[in-house]
Amino acid sequence: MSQLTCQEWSYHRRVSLRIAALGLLAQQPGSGYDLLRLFEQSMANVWPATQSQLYSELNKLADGGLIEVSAIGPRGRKEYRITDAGRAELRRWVNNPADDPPFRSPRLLRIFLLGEVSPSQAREHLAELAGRADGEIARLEKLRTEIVSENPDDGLFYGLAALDYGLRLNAMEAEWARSVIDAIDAR
Amino acid sequence: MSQLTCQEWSYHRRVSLRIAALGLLAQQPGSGYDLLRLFEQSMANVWPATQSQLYSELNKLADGGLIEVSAIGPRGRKEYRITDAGRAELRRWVNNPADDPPFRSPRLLRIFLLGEVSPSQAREHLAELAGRADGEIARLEKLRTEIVSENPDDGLFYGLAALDYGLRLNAMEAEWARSVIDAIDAR
DNA sequence: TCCCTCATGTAACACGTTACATGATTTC
DNA sequence: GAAATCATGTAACGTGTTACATGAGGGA
Repeated sequence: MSQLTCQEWSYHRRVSLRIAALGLLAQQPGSGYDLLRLFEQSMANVWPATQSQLYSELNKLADGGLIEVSAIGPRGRKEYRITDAGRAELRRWVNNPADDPPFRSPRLLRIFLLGEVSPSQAREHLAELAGRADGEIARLEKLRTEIVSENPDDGLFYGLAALDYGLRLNAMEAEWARSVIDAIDAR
Repeated sequence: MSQLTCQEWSYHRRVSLRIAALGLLAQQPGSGYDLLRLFEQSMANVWPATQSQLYSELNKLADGGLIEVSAIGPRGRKEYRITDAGRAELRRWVNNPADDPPFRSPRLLRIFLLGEVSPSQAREHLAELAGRADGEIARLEKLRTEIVSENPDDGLFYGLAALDYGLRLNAMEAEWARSVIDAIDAR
C-alpha cells in the first residue's frame, strides 16, 4: 500500500516542467509568481509554461521533498528553495538523456502530408516556413545581443549554447525549405 | 445541447495522431492493424504512435465522419477509408500551420541546465549527443537508399523531403554539439 | 493441439491547456 | 476608492503512455 510516495520520483522519467522549475530554483529561490516571469523571459524559448501547471507542479515538488518553502511573504506568497534531494534529482535527470520522449514534430508531419495540397500551395507553405525561420533568426540574434551586453561574465554560458542551437536550427530550416521549393520547381 | 458533434473538429486544432492517421488513410484504405505497421515503418520518424491510441482515434474519426468502414474482414477486422469530409479536414490542417503547439525540447532543456553538472560530465554528454546524431545520419541515409531503390517514381517526394530534414537536423546537431565542446575547452 | 500472428479494445495515469475563481497589497 | 499588480488555486478537457484483456484464424 502507498507505493506512491517516494518511488514515484524514480518511475516517471518523462518529466519536464517539473525539471524546468527545479532548474530555475537551483539557480535561486523564488515564488511561483517569480518563476512564471522567469519562464516568460528566459526559458520560454526552451520550455514554455502555463501559470496553472506551474503552481500545481510546485506543490507536487514540495510534497515530494524536492523543494521546500523557505519564506512566507505578503499575499500568501510562498518562496521556494531547492533541497538536496531536489538537486540530486535534477542532476540525475540531466545525466540521463536516454529516456526522453519520442521526437514528434507537427511541422514535419505537415511536410509528410504536403502531397495532399496543390504544388503551388505547397510552395507557398514552404516559403512561409522559410520566412518564419528568418524572423526567428532575427529575434534570437537580438536576444543574444541583449544577453551578452547584460551579462559580461559567462554565467549564461549554457543558455547561450541553447540559443545558438536555435539559430542553427532556424538557419537549417530556412535553407532546407528553399531547397525543397527548388526541388518542386524542378519536378 | 450536444454541441460536441460536428463543431469539435474545427475547435481542436492542436491535433496530431488524428491527422497522421487521416493522412495515411488518404493514401490507401486499411485497418487499424495495417496502420500500426505503417506507423512503425514509414511514419515513426515523424510521428510515433501507440497501438492503444491509434484504435481509439480511429473510432473517434469514424464517429466524426472523417473516415468510414469500407469492409469487414475475418477476426473482426475493420477496413477504414477516408471520406470527403476527412480529406477536407486534412487539407485544412495542412494549410493552417499557425496554431501548432509550442516548441518544447527536453534536449535543449537539458543543455540549459548543463551548468548543474561538472564540465567533464557536460562534455561527455555533448559528445554522446554528437555521436547519437552521427548514428541517426547513418540510419537515415540507409533508409533513404532503400526508399529510393524501392520507389523509382517520386511518389514519396515529400517523405524524402522530410527525411532530408532529418539528415540536416542531425548534421546541424552534431556540428553544434562539437562547437559547444570546443567552447567548454576554451573557457 | 498448440502457438503465432492478426485484430481490437479498456482502464488508469501523466502531462499540458483553457477557463474560471479568489483575494491581498500597492499605487494613483 | 479604484485599478493594477501580486499571488495562488480548481475544474474540465485533450492527448499520449503503459498495462491489461480478449478472442479469432492459420500453420506446425
